[in-house]
Amino acid sequence: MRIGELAGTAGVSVRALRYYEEQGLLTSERTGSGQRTYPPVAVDRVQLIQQLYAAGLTSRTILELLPCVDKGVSTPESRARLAAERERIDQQITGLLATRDRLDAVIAVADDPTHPSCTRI
Amino acid sequence: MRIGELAGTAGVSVRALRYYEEQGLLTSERTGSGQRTYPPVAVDRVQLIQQLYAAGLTSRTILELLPCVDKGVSTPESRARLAAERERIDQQITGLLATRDRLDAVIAVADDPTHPSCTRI
DNA sequence: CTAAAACCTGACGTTGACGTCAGAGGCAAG
DNA sequence: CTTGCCTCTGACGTCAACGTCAGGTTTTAG
Repeated sequence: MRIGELAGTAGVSVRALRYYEEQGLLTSERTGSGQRTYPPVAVDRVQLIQQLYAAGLTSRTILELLPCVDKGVSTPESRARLAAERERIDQQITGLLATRDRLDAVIAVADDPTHPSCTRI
Repeated sequence: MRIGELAGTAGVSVRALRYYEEQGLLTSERTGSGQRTYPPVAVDRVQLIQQLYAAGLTSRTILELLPCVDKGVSTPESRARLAAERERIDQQITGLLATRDRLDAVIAVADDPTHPSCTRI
């Protein structure tokens, strides 16, 4: 498949795909005229990249960890990095749970004008 | 307290505090010479702001929602915004849980050389 | 064959939450 | 008094993940 189809299927922009390649996260074959060609499995790869971005990892970190994900290849450094990122995500989840609870409390008050805590201050 | 002490106590930079004030998220009294002064409760306010930033809210959104948190004041718009942000955070948590599980699987392979899917060097 | 649509490289623009620097004034200690 | 840290305003710098535009080539539909 070509870049436009991959972009549409994976739900990202064409620009993003070229950026991923520039960062070394995604590879492509080229046709004789220079156009990029991808195998169907590239869709999964792109979605993995998106998932890692969404978790707050940077391009460089993803680049470091992709060999582990791809082939189970690991060095002491990459294992440490994996553990560190896992820990970071865990703390992020914990923080978000707390924030969600806090928002829930605010919503409860906002939706119920008769709520007792409306008389604070 | 002055800005340096607040920054130290709340764990943020002096620059950040001035930025929060610039965005309307934080208020301060001024001494005759123009220096900012904060009440002790400002520490909590700053930490709340940090928590909302960490949850991915923008300054503008936080500005919109602070009246709800502060005084339970709410409009139909702010209630919708609260619900939308809560939903966004919820989806973010869901995504992070999936990512964490995925990382855990990768870590399990990386940490166990005898794992079948592991063909390391 | 031709025109639209998709693709290419290269390069500058965007956004948000600050960092950092410059230049000037304020404040407690010795 | 003056030394040294804190604070002020204003303004430019940063960084990451793209967006967007220019100018040109390639592929596809009719």
